[in-house]
Parts: sequence; structure tokens; C-alpha cells
Amino acid sequence: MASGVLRDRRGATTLEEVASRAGVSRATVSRVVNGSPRVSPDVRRGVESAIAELGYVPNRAARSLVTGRTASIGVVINEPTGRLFDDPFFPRLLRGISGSLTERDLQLVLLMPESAEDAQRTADYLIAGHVDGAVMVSLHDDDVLLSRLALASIPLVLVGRPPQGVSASFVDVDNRQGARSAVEHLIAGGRQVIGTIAGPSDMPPGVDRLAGYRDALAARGLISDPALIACGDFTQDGGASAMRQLLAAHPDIDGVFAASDLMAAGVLSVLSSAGRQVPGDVAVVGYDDSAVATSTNPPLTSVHQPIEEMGREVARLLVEAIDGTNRAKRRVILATDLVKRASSAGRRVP
Amino acid sequence: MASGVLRDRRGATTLEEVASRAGVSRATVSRVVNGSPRVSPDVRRGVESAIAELGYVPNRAARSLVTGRTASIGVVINEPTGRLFDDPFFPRLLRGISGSLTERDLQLVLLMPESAEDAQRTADYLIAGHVDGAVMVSLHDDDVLLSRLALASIPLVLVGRPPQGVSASFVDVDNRQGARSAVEHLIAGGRQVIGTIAGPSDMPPGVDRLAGYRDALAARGLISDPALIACGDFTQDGGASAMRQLLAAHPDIDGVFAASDLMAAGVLSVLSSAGRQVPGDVAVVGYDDSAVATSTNPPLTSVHQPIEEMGREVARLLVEAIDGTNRAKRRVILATDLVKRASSAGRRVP
DNA sequence: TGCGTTCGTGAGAGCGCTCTCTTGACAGGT
DNA sequence: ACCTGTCAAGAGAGCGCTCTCACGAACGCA
Repeated sequence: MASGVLRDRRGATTLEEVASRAGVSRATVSRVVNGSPRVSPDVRRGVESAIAELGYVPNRAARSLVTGRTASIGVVINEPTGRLFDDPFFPRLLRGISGSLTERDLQLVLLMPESAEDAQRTADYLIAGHVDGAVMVSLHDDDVLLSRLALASIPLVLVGRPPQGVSASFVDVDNRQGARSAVEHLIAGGRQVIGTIAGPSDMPPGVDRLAGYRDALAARGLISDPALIACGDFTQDGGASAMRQLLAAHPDIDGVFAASDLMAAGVLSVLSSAGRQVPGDVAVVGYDDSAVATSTNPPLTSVHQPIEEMGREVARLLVEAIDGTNRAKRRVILATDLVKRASSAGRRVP
Repeated sequence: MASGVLRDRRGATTLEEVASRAGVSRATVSRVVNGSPRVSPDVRRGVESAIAELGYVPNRAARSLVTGRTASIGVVINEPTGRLFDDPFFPRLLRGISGSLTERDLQLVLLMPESAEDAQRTADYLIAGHVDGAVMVSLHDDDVLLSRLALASIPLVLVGRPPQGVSASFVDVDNRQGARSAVEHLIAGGRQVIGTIAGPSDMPPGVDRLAGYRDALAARGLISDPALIACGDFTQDGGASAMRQLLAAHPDIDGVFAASDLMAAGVLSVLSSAGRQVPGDVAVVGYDDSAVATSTNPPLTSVHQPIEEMGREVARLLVEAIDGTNRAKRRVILATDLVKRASSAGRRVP
């Protein structure tokens, strides 16, 4: 009584208790719980009502000890700082993953290493077999954690295309096509001198969105002028300074595609300071379709990504990999949508 | 060979193997692993090197089975939709919690019920003892999950003040004081007719921020005019329509405090359509200091909340509750900061 | 009728760990 | 010399579950 400080699971109903209540053996109850077909209908009913009466819930630890499975999967967010924290990408993705895993009674263990040392501990943790599989989000070219995991034999699915040199299953949105549709929209609006604020070149989304920009120009027989390409870091300040470069090099610019809404917000502020009207003088398109896109003035046309669906797809692939249903590397690419708002309305005919 | 489909933890080094390598018993290795003082220094060294050589990692399931502890805590995000997905609150909070738990080798199990049925399953899960404690985020007055958990004896810490009628440990930011400082700032800027866009009245932050608004006015001997208070739902559209009400009722309004940045963005768009200058004619202050605050034109003065610290504090309290160090209900309130930007610059002297 | 099959059920081992209890070694007091 | 106390270390039980194997009953087929 006086020692009742430690809380633990003991005292919970066990298989044994259910068995004696139902007048069968432990093995039979186990079969019922796990849905084995080798149980006669009347025995099954008896066991089921005993389970209900006693409120029996299987002990995961005991099960895990004997099966060697943990029934949990790790989700690794290895983003020390940056864009993930400034748009709703991350919560939505988690929600997609979570929904899918809950259906299959898998625990979602969240891992957010904050330092390089932390990342090593995270890798140790995953490799030690504390989870049955892992999801990794937000990869840079030099991701040490990723390379360690890829070597270990743990089932792994990435969110976003892996950097060069790494082979793994992944789910990605079609960054290239998304960017291309944004730029095509600018062209269709009559824009002639179209620049882009690209993302960092060590991140696949940065690279792919730039490629999509080039694709759209090339499809019109246009060569992209290097002076119309500036790099940002997905932040607002980065977008602003990149826009200043573009404006200096090409005062005649009349369309800008920014690889993130935040950078597009920076673009808008620079254009406003420079006395350019949006969309009258310059049309602007962003990427992410985040809350920022609707709060700017004018609101931003932006590329929308099916983030929750991405999460669900990731979970599905991972479960397949764990079950051994599918041992091959899989890749799933999801389509994007262009959401049109005022920032890219067609050029006013003078 | 052909059956090598199932992946599991078997094959990993066990205590037994470490013991025979070090020439001691299983019990002694266990003592070393768990830091018991009852081991002689030289034996300890021997065991430690055996552990290192074999790369031994304790099996959580086996440990959990005997201790009755799971070494994991659940974090419940019971927000079907809404503001959590539109600002960086949620990732930052998780990061704070995660950092704190990792230090203590606790797993963070994320639970995001999507429906009422899901919420029941989540409650079942938590009550079944699959975690040692739980954190709950984002509470409404009618939170069924919360009331079930509060009844069960599971250690629980809330993020945000609990709704009326529920008693539990919690960590909150000082919403009331934060709102008060925002409104005092408007008063100090010479504003005379100050309205507010409040949050939903069934959410504690909505209620508290409105109270802070009233506090600031009362401190100046002013009574708040009900026609200067409109309710939004923390979204941009909600903020916009609330602002239209305010403007209709009080065309002479010259200051607005909105209980979220998103609502403040709605306020700005309405004011802009109405031909009012910000901050010239009307000063605006938001709440959250999110990415939206810097992307609007003009950028929003906003109340900044120490979200990561909140997460760390929550984890600390929960660990204390689990260890039994502290059995009393605890409450921690963290201070906010007002971040001043252009939207509330002092009134131009005419 | 006898034999092999199939099928439902039970018995029992054992997953890897913690923890209590016991043992043995040695120091110090009588 | 003996007894007692202290402390390091080992022996062994058992946490709750799954899974293999054994067993008996029921059935089909010759």
C-alpha cells in the first residue's frame, strides 16, 4: 500500500486468466486472439465473451519477446532547422502515416535527432531492432544516418527521392512536373522573361523543381538564361535576396517561379519595395500551397502537394517491406496541383 | 534460407552471451547494464568491454515484460483539423518533447486519432498500459478522450490549460499576459478604439487571450465595448469576416488585436479592401509569431510563445509523474514575448 | 473393420530479462 | 579460535506470450 508508487502493467488480465474463465487452454485463447482458423465456432464464442468480460488486452512486450517483432515503426525527422518547421508539411505527413499504421496496430515511434551525435544514437537505436522498420524524412546529400541505415538490413522507406548514391524505396511528389506546370502557367499568362528562385542544390526538391523550370522553358524552345536563376534556401530572407539579384540582372523580368511559398513571400516584398506591381508588372508563383500563400498580398498562386496521401503511401510501402510481401525497391511518385490565385493573374493588356 | 523473409530481432546478442564472454553470471551483467553499485570495479570493466565487443543492446521487450514498464510515453494530438496544421506549433512542440525524452531513453509514441471512434481506440490503447504516461495536446471542452484518461490512473500532462472541470498537470503559455501585452502596446502607440478578434470560446487559448485584452483595457480604466469584440476560429477567413463585423460596428476603430496570426492576416486583407492604411489608420497585432507574421504586408507585430521550451517542460513533468517523484498536480506557465513589426508602428501624428 | 488423415485442443518449452534469495569470501570483534 | 556482519556474485524463478508437438476424436476409404 505504502509502496504503491511504481505504476506498471501488472494486475492486467492475462491469457491464462481468460483461458481458465473460458475453460480452455492458454493456446486456444492465443489462437482466438490471433485469428487462427483452427478453432471451432462454439469454443471461439466462449473465448470471445471471456475476453470481453475480463477486458483482456494482449501484452505487447510478451508478444514481442517471443515473436521478435516490436510492432512499431520509427519515423525519423532529421531536420535540425529549416523549412519543415515553417510549413504544415510535417504535421500532415505524420497524420497520413499515423492513420495508416493505426489501422494495422503498429506504433509510430517518432525520432527527431537534434545533433550529429543524436543522429548516431538514433541510428544505433534503429539498427538495434527496437522497431520493425523506419521512415526517413528530409534528406540531404550528406545524410550519415541514411547511409548507415541503408547498409543495415532494416526495412526502410524514404519520404522524398533519395540523394544520389543511395538506393531505397521512396515516395515523392512530382516536384519536377509541379514546377513545370507552374512555369507553363506563367508562359500561358503571356510572361516573356521568367526567372526562378531555386532551392538548395543539395536537396532533391531543390534540384527537381529547377529541372521542372528548365523543362517548361525548353518545351517552348527557350533556353534558360543563367542570369534568370538564383538560389535561395527555402526561407523568406533567402527568397528576398535572390530576387534582388534577379532584378539587378534582368530589370525586364515579368514572371518569377519560387521553389517555396516562403521564398515567394520574400519575392513579393522585394518587388513591392522596387515599385513593381504584382501581377501587373511581374507574376509570381510559389510552391507548397501553405498558409503563407493565402496570407500574402496578393495571395500566391502555388503548387499543392498531396502530403497526407504521401504519408499513407509511405506507410503502405513500409508495411509491405516488413511483411516481406515485397522485397524489391519501390518508388511512388504522386502528382501535384497548381492552385491559381491573384499573384499570377494574366498580364493586363496595356 | 528460402524462408528468410521474416525479419526479427533474434540473432541479437543477449545478456547470456555477454555473461559467458566476460566469465560472469547473467545477473552481474544485468547489474552493470543497469548501473548497480554492487559490482567490483574490475568485474565491471570486464563486463563493459564484453558488451562493447559484442555490441550488446538490451532487449526492450524482455525488460518491459519483467519490469512492467514500457519505457515509452504517448503523445496524443487530438485535433481533427485546424490551426495546429497551419502553424509551426506542433513540430516545435514535438521537438521539445522528443529532445527531453531521448535523454532519458524513453520512446515517443505519437497518436493522432482522426475520428471519435479513433479517439476511443486511442484511449483504450493508453489505458491498456502500452505506455507509461501520456501527453495530450489541444483540448476542447468536450474532449472525451481526456475525461477517460483523467479517470484512469495513467500519468498525464496536458499542453495548455485543461478545460473546466478537469484537473490535471499541465504546461501552458501565459496567453492572458501575452494578449495583455499586445493590447498595451496598441494603447502605448496612441490607439483609442481597440477591437479584438477572439478565438473560439470553447478553447482555453481563445478564452484566455480575450481575458488579456479586457485586462489591458481595464488597467486603463476603460470598459470593453462588446461591439469591439468579434469571434473567429483561428483561421484567415474567420479573421476576415470578424473584421468586417468590427468595421461595420465601429468605423472609427484604430487598433486590432487578433488572437492568431492567421486571423490577423484576414484582418489585413479586409482593411486593405476597405482602403484603410496599416499601421497609419489601424494598427494590427497578431498572435503566434508564425511564418505568416513575416510574410504579410506589412509584417505583423505578434506574440511569440516559447513552444520548444513548453515541450521540454511537459516531458519533465511527465517523467516526474511516472517516477513518482511528484504525485501532486503541477502547473507551469511560461512567459511570452511581444515581437514588434511594422503593422503596429506608432500612429503618425497628423 | 482397420488404417491413415484431418482437425481441434492441450501440454510445455522458451523468448531475454530482472530480481530475490542464497552462497561464499573476507574483515573485525570477542 | 569462533561468530557475526558486509558485500560481491551466482542460481533460479518467472514475467505473458507464441509455437511446436503430441494426442484423441471424427471421418473417409479400402
